[in-house]
Amino acid sequence: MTILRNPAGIPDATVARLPLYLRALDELAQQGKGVCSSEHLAAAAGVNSAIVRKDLSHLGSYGTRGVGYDVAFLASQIATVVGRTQPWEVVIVGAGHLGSALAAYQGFGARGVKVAAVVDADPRLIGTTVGGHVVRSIDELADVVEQTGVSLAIIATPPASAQGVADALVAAGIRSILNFAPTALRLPDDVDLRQVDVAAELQILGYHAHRRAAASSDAPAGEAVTS
Amino acid sequence: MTILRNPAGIPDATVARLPLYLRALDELAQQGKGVCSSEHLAAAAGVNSAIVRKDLSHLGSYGTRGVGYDVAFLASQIATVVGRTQPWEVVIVGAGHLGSALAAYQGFGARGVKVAAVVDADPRLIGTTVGGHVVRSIDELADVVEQTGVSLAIIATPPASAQGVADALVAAGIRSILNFAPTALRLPDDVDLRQVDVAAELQILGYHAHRRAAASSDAPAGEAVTS
DNA sequence: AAGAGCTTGGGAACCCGTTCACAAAATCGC
DNA sequence: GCGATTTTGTGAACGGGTTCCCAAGCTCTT
Repeated sequence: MTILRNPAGIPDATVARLPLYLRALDELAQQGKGVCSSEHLAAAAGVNSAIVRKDLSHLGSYGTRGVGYDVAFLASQIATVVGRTQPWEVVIVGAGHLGSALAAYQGFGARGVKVAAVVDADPRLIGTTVGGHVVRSIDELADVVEQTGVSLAIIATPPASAQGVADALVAAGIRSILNFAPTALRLPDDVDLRQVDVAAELQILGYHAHRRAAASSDAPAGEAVTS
Repeated sequence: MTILRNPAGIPDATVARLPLYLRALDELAQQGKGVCSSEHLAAAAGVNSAIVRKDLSHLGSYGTRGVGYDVAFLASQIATVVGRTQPWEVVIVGAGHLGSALAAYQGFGARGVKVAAVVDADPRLIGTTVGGHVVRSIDELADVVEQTGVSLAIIATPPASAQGVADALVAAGIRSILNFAPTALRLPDDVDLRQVDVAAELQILGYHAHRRAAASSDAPAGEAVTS
């Protein structure tokens, strides 16, 4: 009984939450829960229940009114939709602090991600082992991609090298890139790029902290002009 | 000449892009550019120019028609708005692979972030040095916060410990948390939380890769039913 | 078997953010 | 000076996402 209705047309915002549901469902399954309500799943995923129901309705009608969702079945359905039926192989470019940390990260396995290779440009790092992977030269990128069949790449290099790395990845056939380097990459339209910028995240938090502080000390007015 | 009009009411989406503009402006300044158009800034930040103008208009009128924006002045204005006039001090909780990588990250300084302390629960890690910081016990968290005056925290622990750490941070007075642990944290409403989930990012990329693959091999139709 | 109590699915309203398009304002060339 | 050119700032249209709300449908109790 596997029904996939309209596998296209899932809104981006929903797609971005599917991994959260998947993680939450795994958690609930481990707790021995066989079924769960949208309310329950929402709490576990950290969103509200209306959005859970709306999101899941985009995949099809997998719930039972008055009861909830079958945890194992729903998990397998979402896994099918996101293509997590077999692990996604990923190549990490950059074996510095961050690249090493990612290569050694134990949490990937359970989430359907498998680090297939680590490459770097620094001759001093090539041949060393990080997280159980021997670092290979970035010049072998095309070979590595072909041999391992990876389809996802993580860029964990200094910003100055990121564009060059991205170009090499695209040339090697990679179409999906997760970029940790704080740089705007220029890529062909058919390449899917996601960006993680830790310093930017902290600045966003800083803005709100700043506003909180200003609001509590100053008068909570709206206009401040200094000339 | 410092004009801050309506420092409140900046849309969240705009706030999230201000750090990108700041980084882009720093880059342009280093290239010796004194002024830049919205088009130029947009390219450097990786967004489109209409949104740059709209965003900047929320801060006030800092551009000159027919000319563009003064790079240094605009940078200082944005820095003031996000509260980056002095570095944000941050405490990193968790001295594992990821925590160490963040502690050693060289890119924070230029972005107005300063790692003030690193703490961990593991006795074997306490006293060791990561990224120039001696790891202190998580039990000293309240002291550390008081002594250093940090206002931002990064959680880089296993998911199982994250909620406990978050509670301790809140108890110590922290109101802004960046969480790398893949868990939904339950926090008071006045605490600002941002989440980074690398595995989830990869799964999102995986979904699109999956769809691409299906679209190019299968007939590019919309309905697939298996019973 | 029928009523009470849950919980899903989804229509509809609402809100926020992006894009479009253009008037206003500045510079440049002549 | 003055027209041509550039570029900002912003109103208006558009689109997508979230929230509200409730009928439909399931289970459980009596």
